[in-house]
Amino acid sequence: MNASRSARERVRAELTREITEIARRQLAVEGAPGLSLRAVAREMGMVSSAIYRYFPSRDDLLTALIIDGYNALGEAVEVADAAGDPGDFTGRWLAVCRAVRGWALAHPHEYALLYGSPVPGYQAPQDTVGPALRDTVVYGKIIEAAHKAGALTPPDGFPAPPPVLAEDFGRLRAVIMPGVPDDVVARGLTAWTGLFGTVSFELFGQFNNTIDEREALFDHVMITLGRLVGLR
Amino acid sequence: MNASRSARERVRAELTREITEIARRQLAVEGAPGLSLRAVAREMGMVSSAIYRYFPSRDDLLTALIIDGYNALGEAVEVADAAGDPGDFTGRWLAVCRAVRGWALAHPHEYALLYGSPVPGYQAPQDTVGPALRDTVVYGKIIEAAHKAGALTPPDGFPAPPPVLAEDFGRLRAVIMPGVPDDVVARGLTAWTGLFGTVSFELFGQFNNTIDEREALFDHVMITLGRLVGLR
DNA sequence: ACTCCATCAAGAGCGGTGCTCTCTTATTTT
DNA sequence: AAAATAAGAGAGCACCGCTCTTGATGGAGT
Repeated sequence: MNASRSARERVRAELTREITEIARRQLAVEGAPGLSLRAVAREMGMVSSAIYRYFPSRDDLLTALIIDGYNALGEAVEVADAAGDPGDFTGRWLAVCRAVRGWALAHPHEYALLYGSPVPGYQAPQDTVGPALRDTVVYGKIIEAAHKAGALTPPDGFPAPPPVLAEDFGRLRAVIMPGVPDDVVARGLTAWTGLFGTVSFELFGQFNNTIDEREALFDHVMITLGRLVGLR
Repeated sequence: MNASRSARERVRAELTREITEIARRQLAVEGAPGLSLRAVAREMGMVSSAIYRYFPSRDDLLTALIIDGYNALGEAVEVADAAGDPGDFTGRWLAVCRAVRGWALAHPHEYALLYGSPVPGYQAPQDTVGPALRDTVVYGKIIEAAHKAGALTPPDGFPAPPPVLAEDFGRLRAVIMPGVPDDVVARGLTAWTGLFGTVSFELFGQFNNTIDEREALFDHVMITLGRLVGLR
């Protein structure tokens, strides 16, 4: 009965997988606003109402794609980080940055879904939280390892974060980079937001008519931000 | 004939203004995806097809809102910059940052329209370029003035930008901050993208479940980025 | 003063969307 | 074998952007 039960469930799982796959392909081509349940159904040879047996609403399908996206980006970052010398923290930081940018350029609509404007009515369910942190965890490990190795030599003359942030930083530290002092957490956060700010600027068109040498600029900005954290 | 011609044109201009105003209000409530020509027409007591006499397509209406948005943000930044002591460059930088964040928090959907995911099929027409740079011009003037006043003391130990960026920086310098060396342009760009990266992270939900003290974090990151440029 | 014509509102309509409801068929459970 | 559950099909609702045609209206040139 376990086998028979899983027989039907296997079909269901397979169809669910197929729906998300088609949806992901449509997302890549048309972007999130152009993703249509009816088009997915058409491509599957189903009638549109049948899709609702698998995803109660378009938002639920989007959620699946968002989770997939976070995992894909996270994996790309993990792979890039694992490829280099574990002791070369600056190299690892740069590799992570380039992995984020590379993945974003290769999957612009998915990146926009993850880090662009939120869909107005949409509330991200709890299942997205874990995958959403996957890349950040990699980053945190690098900073943590560099700090523990005494490899961080942050520049002088920068102010310490205000005490009111201690609680937020404590929570962040616990999840991402245990044992790292507030000062480093603050600089790390600055660099991390700078990374995504730069990628978003490029991808969302803010560099149009302005910056041509985008890879060179990106690398330079990332090196600068890494230096700010103490990587050299 | 000039008067009579403008009589009709005045009605047209007034209706156009009214359409954009209603559209802007709907945008503020529903967000860009929820902006509907038919809803605007309904609210105006017109039939939907009549709107097309004024805006050939939904994208053209969006363009008008985008231009309005850039101008509104630009003006907010200009006002904030003009309010303080012109010689207090650090204060002006902080004021500009806070103006951007404040405007974004007050007009989240408009900010998302300007700095969030681009609408897939949409190509920004040339008329948006000028307004889009309005805030950046204010920022450039601050950096330029600070540099000319010898008030920039950037921290040591940061790498110089690669020569390949000289052309991009030259173009940027000409428009935004004449007379400022490449090194400062590079750091300035880093800070500028960091500003919007931080605002976008907050507004687009990346700080959810993570950062509570958002204003304090924002100020600290902006001070850090300003320090990177040489403001202290 | 009177045509003439450009402008504009209105209406119908096309093909698309998300989503719901009902009906029938197929499969699993009892 | 019967009952219960799940899934697909189809029709339909209310919306969307956009197009086309039709009729009214008001300014322009004679």
